[in-house]
Amino acid sequence: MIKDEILKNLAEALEKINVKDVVLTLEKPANTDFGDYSSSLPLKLTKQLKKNPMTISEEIVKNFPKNDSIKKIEIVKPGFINFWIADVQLINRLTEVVEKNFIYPEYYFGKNKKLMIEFAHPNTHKLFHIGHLRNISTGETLVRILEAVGNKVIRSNYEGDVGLHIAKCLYGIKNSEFIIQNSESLQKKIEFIGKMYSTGTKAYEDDPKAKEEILKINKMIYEKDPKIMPLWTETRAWSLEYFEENYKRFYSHFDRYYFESEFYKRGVEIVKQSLKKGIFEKSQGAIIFNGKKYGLDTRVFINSLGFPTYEGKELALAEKEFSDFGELDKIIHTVTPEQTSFFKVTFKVEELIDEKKYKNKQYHLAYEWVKLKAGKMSSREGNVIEANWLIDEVKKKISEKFNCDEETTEILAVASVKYSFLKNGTQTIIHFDIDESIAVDGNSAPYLIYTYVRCQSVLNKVKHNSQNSLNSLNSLIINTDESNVLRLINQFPEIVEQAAIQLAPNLIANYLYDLAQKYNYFYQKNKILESEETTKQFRLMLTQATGKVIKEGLYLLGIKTVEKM
RNA sequence: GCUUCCAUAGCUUAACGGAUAAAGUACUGGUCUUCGGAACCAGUGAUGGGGGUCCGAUUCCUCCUGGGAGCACCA
Repeated sequence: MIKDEILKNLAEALEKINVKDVVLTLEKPANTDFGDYSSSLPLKLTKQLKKNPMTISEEIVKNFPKNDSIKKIEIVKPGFINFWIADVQLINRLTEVVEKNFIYPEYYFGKNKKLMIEFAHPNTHKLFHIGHLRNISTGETLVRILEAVGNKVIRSNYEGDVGLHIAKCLYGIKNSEFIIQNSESLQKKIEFIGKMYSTGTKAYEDDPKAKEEILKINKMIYEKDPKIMPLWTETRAWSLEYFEENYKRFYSHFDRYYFESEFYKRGVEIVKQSLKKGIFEKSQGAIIFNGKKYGLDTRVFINSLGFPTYEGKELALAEKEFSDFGELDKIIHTVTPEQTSFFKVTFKVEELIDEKKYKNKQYHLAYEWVKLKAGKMSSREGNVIEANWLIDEVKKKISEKFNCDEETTEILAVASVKYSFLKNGTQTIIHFDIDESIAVDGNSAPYLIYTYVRCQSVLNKVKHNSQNSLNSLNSLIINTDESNVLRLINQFPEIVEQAAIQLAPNLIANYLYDLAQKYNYFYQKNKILESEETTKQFRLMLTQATGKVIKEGLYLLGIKTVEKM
């Protein structure tokens, strides 16, 4: 890459003026007036060299090796050195984008080039809400981005299928007069268990007898009591089928599902073994990890009834995850931030159990909540927004405003919702408002897809028989509008690399929006088809490349494009 | 009480310690003999407060104010 070339040349120049042991940096200026790349190195060297930064800049530039890839080097104000890439280089890159598949820089977490991303994790017997949708959108795009930079990525999903919430739901069903027929639609069944969860929860809070009964059911589920198993199995299956429909609707899938119910026994075993090693201690009938000496919270791993808590089960999960797919560089857990304490503690415990196996291999990606502007989303208060409901609302909005077929509307609706989550940083709390939050214009997926469709439309108007020779392009004079698009296209692989390093899909989203904006501006001001032959060929290439980058970028975000809308 | 995250335009959000803090939306005004107007252009408008480090701070440190989350038997 040209960036690496410049860095290498910079190092050579520094060597010539006898500067050693500096960290080379190259920035990408936000303002295009400052070139394609920029270095603030002279400013950083003032102390060390005891010279003023402008002098240092001049010395560096004087000793900078000749390089055909660079058009211009400029020294600015306090001590910046700005570099402009040669047009020939940019056009070569453009040709590559048009003719070849995308190639990205490689980025790994370790020698195995293999990692697992754990995401989605809904709980059975509960709704799949917009928080899950943000989670799945985030997880899916991270999988695709990390694959793009060269990793083998395993998609896993840890689903909660035991616990008090399920006991509440089953209690509700057992005490309900209404019995749902197996022939009913899945939708009806999901609504039914939703309602039953609600009544179970109320009973748990209001009626001490009910509470006792629910706790009993909870125990029965853990112990796989045959008296509760048929009901548990059946309702669990409904949930899982419903989740599967959701995954499909949002273009996601998993290599491996893990269920909380699998890790009950092994969790207890691991904790008991580790207790002997002195990792845990007994306290008030429970087995706990005393985090104080590590500056961490104290958390319970096995409760006083002898059941493993979520923490206890996590140890068994980790053991399984790290053994199912050979050696992994990293497991990324896509989970909300209130679990931070939980993960800090379980990661520490795992490290104490087997340092070689677990140390530095676990990462908690704390993606934030989707909060309702009107208040907090809580299933107890019944103001949970179901993911499917939201998509359907956006579909309505789109079909009211525009005229397109069902399939296109579906794709645009899913795209709008996913994009509206992904354009924000993962650590930003999204304040959600049904009317305002899902944009279908402005910085939105439909805007990007519209730009893509527009590109295709232009391209369809010409016959792609002859790729005009590149030689004629060498004499081309590139105007500012074209140049803005061209430079952005050139940056795409680096953006993807950064998104991978920072686990930040929003970098790609914002880049695509920038590209689409620049292209649309160019499009507005410049004729493509009715221009002189060489210019026309060049502009067609820009159009083709823009379309291709948008489509690829959206793919990396887990968003589909359409050809017509 | 302790820990931790956050605070940017009316609202929702961007910005690797860098140059004039960037968008969307809303509002005001404009572009059209459309290569797809779901477009384009212009204007109004912001770093919560006090210290500090640095050539340079929205970014790092510290204090204050105001929010969110977590801190033993839920998941």
